[in-house]
Amino acid sequence: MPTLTADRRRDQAKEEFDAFFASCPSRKVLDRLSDKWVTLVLVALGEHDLRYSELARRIAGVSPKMLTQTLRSLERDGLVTRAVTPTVPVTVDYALTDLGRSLLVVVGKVKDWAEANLHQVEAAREDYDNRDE
Amino acid sequence: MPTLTADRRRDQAKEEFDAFFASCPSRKVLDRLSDKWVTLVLVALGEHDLRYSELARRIAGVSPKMLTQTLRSLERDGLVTRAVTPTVPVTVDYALTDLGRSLLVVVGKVKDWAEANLHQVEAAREDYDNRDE
DNA sequence: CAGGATCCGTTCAGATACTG
DNA sequence: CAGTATCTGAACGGATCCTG
Repeated sequence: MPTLTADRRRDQAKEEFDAFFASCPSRKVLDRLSDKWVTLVLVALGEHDLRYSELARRIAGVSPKMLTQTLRSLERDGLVTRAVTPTVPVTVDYALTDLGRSLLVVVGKVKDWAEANLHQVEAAREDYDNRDE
Repeated sequence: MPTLTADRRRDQAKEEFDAFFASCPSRKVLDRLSDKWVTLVLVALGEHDLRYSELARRIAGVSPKMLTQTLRSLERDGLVTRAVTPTVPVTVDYALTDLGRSLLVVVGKVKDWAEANLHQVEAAREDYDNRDE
């Protein structure tokens, strides 16, 4: 085969990989959870339902933009519900769905691992950092 | 209290929050896992130990830079080991530590959830997208 | 109260080229 | 073989201002 296939083959491999990667289910979940605010919202709503402004206060530091964006994507994925009550002014309540609660369990697993192994990781880091220098 | 405290209070709250957030154990783990290549390396090494170039081939699409960066941070955290054999040319073997293997179990939990609930999430998305428009 | 719109700085991944 | 060094563009988060 001529040389032109070398680069082409690599490109093709990468495209296939990207496609696989994008469609990978666990990848999607990981990407969701990795979002800075998602888990915080999940945990906050796990305790009890909250209104928009209550969430904003509870998660101190989140901008309206990010909070809305996060809530919208969670709602879209069927993880939280959004209930508008047409009072004056309007009130909007957010709550976890069953699906959202089940995801919260997974987050709990991660948290358990983190708490159980954090000191090991930090010890490893110190070792590593003191190795040379 | 005078008005200047309003903004100050918010800033302070945010700083405290950021500090809390940065020191949150599960946050650190989530951030690690969210890294695009970390889980892929973990899974690849979970099957069997591999050399640098083998990893690069197995994870098609990763640049040398990213692969090295990922491996270094994993090594630093005590999740993988790096063994240099001074042959000519040198060979470098990477392997999971026990800690790395235990983290792989957590990733497995996420994967399980993803596979079990992916269709629900996608159904929710279709619902949401068809709601208006 | 609950957001939408916009701008802007920083971060970060990837491509490329080079080295022991 | 196993990286390192540098550059650049695209994405993203945050701040700010505005609305029903």
